[in-house]
Amino acid sequence: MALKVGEVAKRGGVNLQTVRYYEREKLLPEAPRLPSGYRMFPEQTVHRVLFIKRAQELGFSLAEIRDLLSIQIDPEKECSDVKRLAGAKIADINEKIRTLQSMKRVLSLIDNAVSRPRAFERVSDSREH
Amino acid sequence: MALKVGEVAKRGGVNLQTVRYYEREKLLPEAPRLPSGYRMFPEQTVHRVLFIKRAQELGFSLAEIRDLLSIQIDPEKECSDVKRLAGAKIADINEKIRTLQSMKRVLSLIDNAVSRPRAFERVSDSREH
DNA sequence: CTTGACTCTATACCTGAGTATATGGTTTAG
DNA sequence: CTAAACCATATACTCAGGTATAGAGTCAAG
Repeated sequence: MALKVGEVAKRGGVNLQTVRYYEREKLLPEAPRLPSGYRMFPEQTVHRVLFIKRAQELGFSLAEIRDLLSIQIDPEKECSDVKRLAGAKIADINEKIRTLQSMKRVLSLIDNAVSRPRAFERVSDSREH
Repeated sequence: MALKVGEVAKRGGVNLQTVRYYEREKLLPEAPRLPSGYRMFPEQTVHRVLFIKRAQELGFSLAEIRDLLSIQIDPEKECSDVKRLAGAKIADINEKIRTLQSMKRVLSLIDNAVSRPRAFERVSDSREH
């Protein structure tokens, strides 16, 4: 059950051009073509697009997302590479989670006790040496 | 102990132009000036800059960051507004944390058990309806 | 009292991540 | 068989978020 580009775009909630752009940028594997030249995407491409969009909302650049995806995709990659990459990304993610949690703590304070001065400074400070 | 723009930039780890840009974009309060026209920033501006940078890494746009900061800053704002805004941002943040946690679960699986197919699709799916 | 390191504004430029448009071929429902 | 709805490429444009540069003024150490 392969999908044409428009269907992928619709289900992925992105522009048609964006799907082609992602393919060009190697975020999606090159789709096989019909004799006419039409791309026929495997259905899981939709999930891939959704994944890209979520990762972007979390502040990953397309280059970083390509990395994340390569952990899954690349059959050439040595296991040790995969482990290293996965480990690095897990560390990134933990860092992001930690920062989000401290932002949340600050916002909750504000939410409960409007308005504690200088609270934000503590968030930005939390990792300084 | 006020700081000149270059010092803020250095301590905040950003370009000099960026500090001025943030001021123009209302992410930093307008700095008072010396008679010469030199900006003199209060020291906490550095923390503000660090906060902006961290929030960006978490996928907040400058416009969203302005919102986050306004929770702290704006003395005109009604308490109920503050609560609403803080509540909304907490919800955003929870969502981001949830997504990061599911990405992390997937990466940990890979890290321990290289390489489970279709894992990423589950991440992108996790919030669909 | 000068010189090197700073600051100012204005303007132009850059990169990442798309979006839009023009021109033309393909598919499909009636 | 034909018109509407797709798809293809190529090229140009947009917008956010900076960066760089030019031309001129200021400050501070020797």
